[in-house]
Amino acid sequence: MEYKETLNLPVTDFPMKANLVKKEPEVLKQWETEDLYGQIRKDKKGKPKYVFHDGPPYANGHIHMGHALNKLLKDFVVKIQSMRGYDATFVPGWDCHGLPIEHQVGKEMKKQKKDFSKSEVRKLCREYAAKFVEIQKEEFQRLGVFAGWDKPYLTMDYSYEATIVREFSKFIEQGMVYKGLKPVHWCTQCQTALAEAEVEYDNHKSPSIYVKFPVQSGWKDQIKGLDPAKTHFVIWTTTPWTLPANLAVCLHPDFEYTAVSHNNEFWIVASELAPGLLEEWDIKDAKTLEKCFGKDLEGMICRHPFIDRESPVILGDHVTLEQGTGCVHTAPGHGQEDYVVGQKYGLDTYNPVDDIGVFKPNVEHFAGQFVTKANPLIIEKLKADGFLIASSEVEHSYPHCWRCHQPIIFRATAQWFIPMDKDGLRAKALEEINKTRWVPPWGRERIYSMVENRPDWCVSRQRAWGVPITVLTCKACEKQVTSPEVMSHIVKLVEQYGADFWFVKEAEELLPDGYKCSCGSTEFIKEMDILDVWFDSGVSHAAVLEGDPNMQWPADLYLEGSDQHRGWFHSSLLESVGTRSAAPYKTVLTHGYVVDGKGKKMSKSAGNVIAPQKIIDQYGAEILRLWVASENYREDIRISHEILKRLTEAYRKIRNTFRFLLGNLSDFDPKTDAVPVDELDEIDHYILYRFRVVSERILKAFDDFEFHVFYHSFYSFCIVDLSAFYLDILKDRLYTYPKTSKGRRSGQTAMYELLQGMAQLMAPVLSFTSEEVWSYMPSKGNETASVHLSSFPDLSQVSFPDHLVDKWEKISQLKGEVSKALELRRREKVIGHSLDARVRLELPENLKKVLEPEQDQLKFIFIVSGVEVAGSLKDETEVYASETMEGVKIAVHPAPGKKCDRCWNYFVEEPTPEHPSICLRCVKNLESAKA
RNA sequence: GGGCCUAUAGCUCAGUUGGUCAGAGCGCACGCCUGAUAAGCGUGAGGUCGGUAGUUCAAAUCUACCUAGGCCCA
Repeated sequence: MEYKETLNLPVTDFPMKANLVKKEPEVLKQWETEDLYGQIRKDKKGKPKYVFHDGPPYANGHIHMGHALNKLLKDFVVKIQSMRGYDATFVPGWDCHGLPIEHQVGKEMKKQKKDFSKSEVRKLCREYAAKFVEIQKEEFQRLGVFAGWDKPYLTMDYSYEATIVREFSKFIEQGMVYKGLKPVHWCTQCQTALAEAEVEYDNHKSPSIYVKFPVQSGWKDQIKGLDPAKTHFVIWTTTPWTLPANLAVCLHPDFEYTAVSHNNEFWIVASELAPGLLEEWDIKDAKTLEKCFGKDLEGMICRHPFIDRESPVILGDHVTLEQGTGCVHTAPGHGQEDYVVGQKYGLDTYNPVDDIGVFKPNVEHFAGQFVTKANPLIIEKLKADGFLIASSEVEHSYPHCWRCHQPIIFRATAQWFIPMDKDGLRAKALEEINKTRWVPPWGRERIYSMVENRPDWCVSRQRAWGVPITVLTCKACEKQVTSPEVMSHIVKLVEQYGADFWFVKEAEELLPDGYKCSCGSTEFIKEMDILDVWFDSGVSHAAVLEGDPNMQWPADLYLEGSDQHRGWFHSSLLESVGTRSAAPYKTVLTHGYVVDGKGKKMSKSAGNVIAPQKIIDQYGAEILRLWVASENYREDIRISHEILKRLTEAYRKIRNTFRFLLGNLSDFDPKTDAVPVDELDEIDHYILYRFRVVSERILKAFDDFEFHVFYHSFYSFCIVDLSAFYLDILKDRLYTYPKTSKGRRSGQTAMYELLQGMAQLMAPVLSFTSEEVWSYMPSKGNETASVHLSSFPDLSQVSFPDHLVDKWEKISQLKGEVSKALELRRREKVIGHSLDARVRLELPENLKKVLEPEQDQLKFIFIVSGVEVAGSLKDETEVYASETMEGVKIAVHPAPGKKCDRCWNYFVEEPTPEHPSICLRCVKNLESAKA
């Protein structure tokens, strides 16, 4: 027992238990006190820039797993580029305007039962957003993300709002903004447009009518034997009041249509629906005639049943057979799908209904009637004129206003648009998509088809919380003010007072002194709509990249979830192409969504939501970071209790590896004790070579944004190369050799290189632990104060000749075979510890040639008490023949002699009288340690 | 309903242009050690590569369809 005292066992204060939950806040505090991020920024000044541009999360609610995933990936990228030697700034941002915040604030106001002015609403929204910016900021910081948290960009900053106005002005000046009509949800009670989120669906009773549209012209005998004069298309609707706005009848191109003959008339409906309809109409004597496809009927012209107007037959894929007749009454001014198909056919977005839901004066028959009041009148008229087939009532889910709970209508209103095909915006955007690197590559396909097919960009919203559409129109001549002087005047005002002033000032006060319209008028009308928030965030490249000396336009990288192909990637592209004729990014990286352990999306109702806060409180942010690194984020990524448990175990293994390295370096001074590389023991040299290979793989993975490759390579290096191989073998030398012996120092030199290099390699991911390790690391005197101020290890000078690589790979493989042979004998209780054994090997010629000279070393590598490379094992009774290494045979015997009390190897030599229980090697080591 | 994407052992991942018995680490089981000790080492058992049908001498790898799931639309 006393010999244990003569060993050099590991000593370290580096705790085995991380206690991350407690430790992390301390580290964060330290980083903050030292302004580590600021130091990194200063340190990299003048280095080539790597421009990452942060997409702004919405300043509403606490962060969820998706936020955490996103910001951590960004943090990895920025830290990696920084340690790669680039000047990589991280300016975080928040998206602050928009409906969800206004909606939340609206709920609060509703409780107070008081009317708020637009300015008051805007003020409350600003406060609300500011509050959540602070909350989310803290939550992001807690994750260990390094960024300029004290100077983020907020889309509601006055300067940012000014950028929005400035950028929008560029569109106005180029004539790239036009006013058009588009159907929106409209509450006639509140006289306001509603967003989808403000619409609540509730049951509602509506009329249900079938109406005939007589064929007027274009009949070409598509269905044989019909008399065009007596042929009708039959439509179904639950909103008779939209009939005055009917401009077309829409069929599905691929459905079959048929004519049913009844009372000497022919009614065209979808074949599949015909029997059911006849039953519903209680018509028994009808005959079903021939069929044709919807596409055969395109271009026919019907006559409107009560207005002198043509109603062409058009085609659309939105037509279904679930309800109705397969012939869809189409009023582009009253429905989204109708609008879209109407655009395709060049139909008007005709809306005959005014703000309070009353038909405009020029509407035949029904002028002045409120829409729902007009329903029975319309039905009556249809009946009287013989165009009504059937009428009943139906109860169905119908949209209602979230404020007044009245049923709402769909109605085309004036909106502002950016045209996709004017000045080749779409074409240029598509071109830029092709010039951008999309990771993964399918991102290109996705955004390309979206941009290719999207309608004009509707940029106006009838809301309060946002940046105004700064359009002024002359009261006299109705000309839009597009003068650059006016525009820059307004931009200056926004910079100074924020966008709010637009809403409180009169139109004339918004113009430079003495401004007159070209017609001479001095009276103007200001637009009260605000801009789509996608425009807000779409100009972030202009607000953040330009003018900041730390940044550069365009960005090297945008990194967001896959939903942003429709969102930020998209709006940023259009904005940038519209104003700068180029994409604002060179590379766009997308990640998937966080789903639960079974691959299902997280939702409150499913009860499978895991909050980042909970993981941090239970495991620590480091585990969350490791999770992000471990998963292949290009697909949806899973999180579950089991996954976290596995990661915690992996973390512990990594941590313990460091603890072991630190423990065995407690007496090592790299300044004086390091052994030159070419004098290292061969295995020490070999492990550094292995580390070089692994670190090169990791750096490559970092460059390719493949963090899970880092995780797997790093982790298995710890387990396979270090723990199970190198460190296990090294123990004998570390523990039993004299402290200052060259053999021990050689091992320590390798360990020191591993310790430092590994801490650096993992710093972007395991930012907390690497820092902790760094603070325990023996000092060379020239280390940076923080691991995050250092660079990745440069192992280029570690060269190891191919034949030695080959030799060590064979040794390593052979060690595995010896283990198997040992295990067999262990099961037979012949041996316990591997040192109880002596091993005899029969090797094929090629192996024998390489390994025979190493015979004396092999016992230390296999951790047995003796190895004999024998010519043949024919004399052995029990031989293990390798299955994976041809010709390799292994025999295991109990080691002869006695077990050394100090190094536990068996020895046969005669011991010395002073130390009768230990081997001569230990005696020698003891003596030279004394000297 | 449409566009894009995903589906390899309990978990996380590898599997180049189709061609040796589908791999790794973890976990699990069993064992060893007690000088990394709420640690360390070893051995082993786990997969008809989501399903079906094709193409091919040959498919986890190509095609079609289906199922489950995700994002975005409608």
